[in-house]
Amino acid sequence: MTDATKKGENPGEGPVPKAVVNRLSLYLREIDHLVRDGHNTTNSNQLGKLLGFTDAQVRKDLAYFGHFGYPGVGYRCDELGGAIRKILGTDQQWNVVMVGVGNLGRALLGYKGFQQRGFRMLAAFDTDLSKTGTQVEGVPVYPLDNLSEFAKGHTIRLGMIAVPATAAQAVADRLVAAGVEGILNFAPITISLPDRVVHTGVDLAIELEQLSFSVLNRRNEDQASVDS
Amino acid sequence: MTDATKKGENPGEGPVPKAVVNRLSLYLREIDHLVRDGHNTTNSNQLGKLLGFTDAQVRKDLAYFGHFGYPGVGYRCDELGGAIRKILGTDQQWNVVMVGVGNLGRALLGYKGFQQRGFRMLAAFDTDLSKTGTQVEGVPVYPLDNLSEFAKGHTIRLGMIAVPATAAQAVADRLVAAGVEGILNFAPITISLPDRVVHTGVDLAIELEQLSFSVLNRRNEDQASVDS
DNA sequence: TAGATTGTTAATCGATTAACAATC
DNA sequence: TAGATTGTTAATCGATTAACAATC
Repeated sequence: MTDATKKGENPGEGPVPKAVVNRLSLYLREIDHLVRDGHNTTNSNQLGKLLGFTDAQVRKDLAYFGHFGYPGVGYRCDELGGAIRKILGTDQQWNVVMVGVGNLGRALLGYKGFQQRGFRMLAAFDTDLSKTGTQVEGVPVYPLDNLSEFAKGHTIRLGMIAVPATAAQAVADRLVAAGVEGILNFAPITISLPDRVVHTGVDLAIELEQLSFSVLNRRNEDQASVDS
Repeated sequence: MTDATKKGENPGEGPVPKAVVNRLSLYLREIDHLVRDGHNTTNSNQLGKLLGFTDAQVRKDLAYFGHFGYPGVGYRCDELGGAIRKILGTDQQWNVVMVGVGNLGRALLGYKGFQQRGFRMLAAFDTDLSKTGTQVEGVPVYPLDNLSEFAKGHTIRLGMIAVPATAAQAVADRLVAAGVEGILNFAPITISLPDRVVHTGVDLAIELEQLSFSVLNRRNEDQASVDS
């Protein structure tokens, strides 16, 4: 670890824009690919090209968090990758619980990408008692009523919701009561939570909807494609 | 249909910002809930409150597409809902094909939300021939090599990718060759495609990663939560 | 009519890009 | 050293908000 990583936390003063943090994840993803392809260094121009951003934007984004590069050289992949992981918090393991073991819940429990990025699916919960007591993809499924008790015995900071829209708000409330600090909600409904708990909604149908709009209006908007 | 719906298409001249279109989907989702709860009308203040936006933003967003409201009254839910559906293109049915019938692919094939919003999962494709010839969630699974031929006999404008990252680019190329116009990519990799084809990436691990950052930096950023 | 809420303009705020001195 | 690329400043661009006349 060079002294680059210990320098300024957020030179730009105020809060970091959400869009910047999102791009950080994309940079990390590309860096991991570059490392796998045997690259030792990269630079703002290369990263930008890979993702469709300007080189200036890449440098500006990174500058929010410190000085990671070497003028005349670029960035060392392992170093920058490590720094970004630290910023995002994925240098540590996060325990995650899932509520809802239907179609989507099952799939998410088995999704390998979570483990690889530092997330550990610790347990799943469901109200359907025919599903509880079993394991799904190696993850134990418990009755939803056991959530609070389970939370006492484990450090679970993140939760995912994959229940029908009608049940989502109640489930969210229970997760909060259990001490979860962040929620990823796959139910197609806006949930409201205390300010101290962060949450993001992923509505798969909306993703398709946005795509259908883009297809219909493609000739107009030069830049219709965006990766998340 | 009143004359509101036939008025100006995009008074704001240039292309509609992506963020606006995304919020349009959220407005529609809330309107559908309001309708289900028996509301006949709504207004920019109510919609804004439900989603955490200002009333001005709601009106501005809608004004990109026409005059849908009634001064002193607000918006009629059925009318505005219909108008948004028309704008997004979900007043028509879209056929969708899925490539990849692993964990995630299976779950997406069974996801009820797609049907409800006007998307029809027509067929799935996989290279694993032990999976082909069967049906998953009522959707037939064919060998990937049959994709082009299948496309000739059907109108498929949208495709979803749920294969490992290493296979995603090749699959995307095949979808394009088959005439697909929009792609929703769940593989954690940036795919590159001709400009005429629109695509969006959904990286589930990145969603969690963003959440972990927000949890760690919660005290700073007042508004960490965003729904999509 | 009085009250409410729109659509729209102008003002503000924030994010992206271009340019370049500093640095390796 | 000469060449390359950073970090950062200033300029540009775009998006959000506030305010209000127009309208039902």
